[in-house]
Amino acid sequence: MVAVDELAEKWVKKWEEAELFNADPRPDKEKIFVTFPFAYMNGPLHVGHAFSATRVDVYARFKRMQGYNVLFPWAWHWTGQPVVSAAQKIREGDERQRKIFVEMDGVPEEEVDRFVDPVYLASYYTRLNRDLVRRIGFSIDWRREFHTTSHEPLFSRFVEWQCVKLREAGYVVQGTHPVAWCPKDKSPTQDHDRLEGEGVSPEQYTLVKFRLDDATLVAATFRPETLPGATNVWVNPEGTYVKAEVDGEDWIVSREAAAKLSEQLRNVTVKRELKGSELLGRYCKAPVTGREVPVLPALFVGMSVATGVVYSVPAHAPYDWLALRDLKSGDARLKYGIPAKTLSSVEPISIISLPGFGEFPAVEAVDRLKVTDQLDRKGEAATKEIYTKEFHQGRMKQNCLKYSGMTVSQAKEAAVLDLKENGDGGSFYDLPDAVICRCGTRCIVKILQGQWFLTYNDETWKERSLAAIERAKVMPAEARQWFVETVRWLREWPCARKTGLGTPLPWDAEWLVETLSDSTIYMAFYTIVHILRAEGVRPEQLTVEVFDYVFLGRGEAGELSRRAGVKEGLLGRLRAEFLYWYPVDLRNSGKDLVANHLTFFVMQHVALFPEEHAPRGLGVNGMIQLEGARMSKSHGNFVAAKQAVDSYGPDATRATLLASAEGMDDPDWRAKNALDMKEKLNSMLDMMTKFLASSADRPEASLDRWLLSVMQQRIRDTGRALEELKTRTAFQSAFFSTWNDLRWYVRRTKPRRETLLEFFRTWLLLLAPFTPFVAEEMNERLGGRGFVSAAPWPRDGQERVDPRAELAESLVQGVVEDIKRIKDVVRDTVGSAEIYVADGSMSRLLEDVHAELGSGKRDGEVIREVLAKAAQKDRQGLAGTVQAIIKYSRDAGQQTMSKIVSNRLDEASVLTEALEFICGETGLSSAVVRTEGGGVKKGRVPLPMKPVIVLS
RNA sequence: GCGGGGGUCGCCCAGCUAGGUCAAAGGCGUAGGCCUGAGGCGCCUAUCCCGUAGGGGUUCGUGGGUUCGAAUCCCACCCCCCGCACCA
Repeated sequence: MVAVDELAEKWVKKWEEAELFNADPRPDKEKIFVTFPFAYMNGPLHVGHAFSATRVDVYARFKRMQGYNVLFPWAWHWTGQPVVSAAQKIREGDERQRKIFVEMDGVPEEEVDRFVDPVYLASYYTRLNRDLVRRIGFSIDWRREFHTTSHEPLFSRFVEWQCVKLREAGYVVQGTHPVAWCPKDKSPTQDHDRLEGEGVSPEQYTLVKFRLDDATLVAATFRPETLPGATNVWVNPEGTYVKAEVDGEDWIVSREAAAKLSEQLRNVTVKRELKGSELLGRYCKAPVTGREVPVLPALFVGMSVATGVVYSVPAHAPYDWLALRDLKSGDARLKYGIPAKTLSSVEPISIISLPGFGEFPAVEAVDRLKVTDQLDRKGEAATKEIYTKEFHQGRMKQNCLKYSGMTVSQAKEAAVLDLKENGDGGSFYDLPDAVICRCGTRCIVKILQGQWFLTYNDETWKERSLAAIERAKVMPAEARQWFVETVRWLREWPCARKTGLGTPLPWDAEWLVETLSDSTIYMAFYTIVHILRAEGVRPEQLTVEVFDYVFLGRGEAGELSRRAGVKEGLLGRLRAEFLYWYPVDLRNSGKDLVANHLTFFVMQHVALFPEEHAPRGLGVNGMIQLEGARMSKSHGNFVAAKQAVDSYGPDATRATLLASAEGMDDPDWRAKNALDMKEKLNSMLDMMTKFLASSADRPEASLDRWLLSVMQQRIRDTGRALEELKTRTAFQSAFFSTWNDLRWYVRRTKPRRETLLEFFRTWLLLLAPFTPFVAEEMNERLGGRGFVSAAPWPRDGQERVDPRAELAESLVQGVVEDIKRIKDVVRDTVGSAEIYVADGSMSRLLEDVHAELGSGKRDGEVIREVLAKAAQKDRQGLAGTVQAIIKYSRDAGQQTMSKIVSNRLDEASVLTEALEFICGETGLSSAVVRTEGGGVKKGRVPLPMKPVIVLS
């Protein structure tokens, strides 16, 4: 007996020998083109990849069985920094990185040694993962496989074309951009490269120049609109400041700030250092108001935050108020030699009116939150509260010069512009929290120059993209709004970087196209890559014009053929192949890619291709959990797809994942579930053999019709769910529900061979998209020819639906349940049952009631109407019965009632045939079915499908 | 803060965009039984509370409302998860 997990190699080989999944254009067949976003090759594919991709494969297999010509290609992503960084770390002897490769990924030591070469690293994982993708049974056309970057020159040419086209369309611009930057590594520090400060990104401050006679104190603020309320400037008396020439002016800022400024496109020459205390008591001139304000000491001023210089607005900034209060009440004034007169002149100036607050919102917030002093952390909360409220609801008072009457947000905007225009301000970026690079260095903000951007913020582009999303099918539907919001929210995207692997920008080769930009329209490349290879097309032949012809139908083939040295017929073939497969019918991935990759995918198609080539289907699923916890390699919580397939086999791996979740819910991979699934699948083949062996050849009975009848419902449910990519619902219907049907069948009757055969033949077809190996094996054992993977999807045969057989089974089930419940309640031992079924008059009554209810009448009316039809002499006592029928009808529901009414069941004979079964199920020793006299006992009336049962 | 998605019977989760057929599917767990040399698998039964007749009571985040009738519709509130970028 072949164990289920040993089937894999057998069938993969057969599929490959038959070239079952190689898809070529077929004019006689409709096509379906499905894709899974290529995975990044710095490690093994994990069960999360397996989940998302299995959904694609299930859909592909389903559609193939439905008769579509299905293309499911595969490729590998090499573009970007991580592979290069990892190789770098191995070169440097980084133990942590080596450990991940050896312990988590199971890479042999001698292979890891070779990982010093990033290309080797990427190809190693490509090899490893290709093997997994084959073994898990994805129905891939491998002729079209490729990887990215300049190490795949054909693909690189394609990306160049893409870039040129985007630039021609005006979607590429060059500009500057602030990033978190490690001064030691001299590179941007991404989230995953950080020891500390995940999610922290540069924030923009406004610089405000307070002029001393010999220099300028440069304060930084988020609230330039509060300048009219500035009363003084704070410095940290213990802090180290510098006097530095910045773009030709003498500035005084913290020592750290001077270093930061030099990375933000400013010319900085430090002249000398000074202590904060040296500045105390001096007066400087505030911009906007021209007011002379003193420099005072404050300990809350952080030297590593912004410029280390803060201007004070005690009326509206809690920390300023706290520092001022501390200074006035403590002995700091004397310590730093601040003249009493200087301090006494500093009082809060109210400049913003805020509903619900008085003159000085900062003071009120401090009092209410009971903030003790400027070093109390509660000051943060007060600041946040006042900042937010004033921003949204505040209005500038009449003492605010030209800003008077503006809302706070208007004033803020105006103030920034004014400061810049007058030379009194500027902008400055800083990180709101500490960011520490993996190398241990504290990061700063650097403004990168010459960065290339894609203008995803372009309004026209956005509108067209929204229209494309509108037209696309999004599964699940809840994800649609997310796409819409993402398009609305997108800004410019830096589409190139200077390190890592990739394709150089065709017009500026020191930049490499980054990963989220070379992954957006490559599905078009799938349509032609195998032909390019087979025909020996050289990269240099793939000019922009050639791609223009193939993908956009531009140019004239004959002329182009001469110029590019590509055969004219070949050009036509490439064009035809592209036109056949495009657009993409389904692209599915985890929800983490909605706000970037998947939306970029849509937008770039919109930008580069005609409308009819925009994606048709977008699938999104949840993020894999492992035993209920988030997957994380660094925490050692990781399951490679290969591990899963090795342990449980491909079918169980697929099935476990599919059964785990759908929609945007997160699937949870649990080893226990996988083991259960493996054993269930194993026993399935045994079960089939066993049942068939014990089956009989006999005429078809009601139960046989029942089994095949409910099977039609399973077929319908599975198909419907798959159309919506509801893979969990579909699998549940195809596997668990069907299994339960079979259980009932074999329990109720000795299986009939013909029925079983038909059932199993259909069942394996239903299972084929989910667990293809078991399905193929079942088919083979049943003597089926060819491949289940290429067999037609079962149609739900209406002629197989037998409502009477279904009603008969629910009658039997109902009677068994009722007897059990009664037995539970009466503690006396009972041994026999009398079952009274409804007579013909009751059916007619039910019919009448059903008709009346169907027309939407109230209970009372129904009773009147039905009674009116009855003969005068029968009306007596009928009201109660009708009422019972009404209640019963309402409980059963319209649909069920229609079925009951239109399929009159001979209940007596159904139950008589089932008596032995009923006794066996309920533990009764005998039972009889009666057609008369049931109404007498306890006022109960036998209703259709609801006989009266008397136990004794 | 902004945006997206959710809160269901021990757990996971279906149903909720077409209100009654919902005490509420399915899987898991738990308990008992069959099978087995013993396991595992498989199979059967039970699993909100109460009930000496198939019934009743109370449930679907919280509080209101609409309706003959609401897990499903409306309003308010509370709580949880995920994104917020230059990176795969």
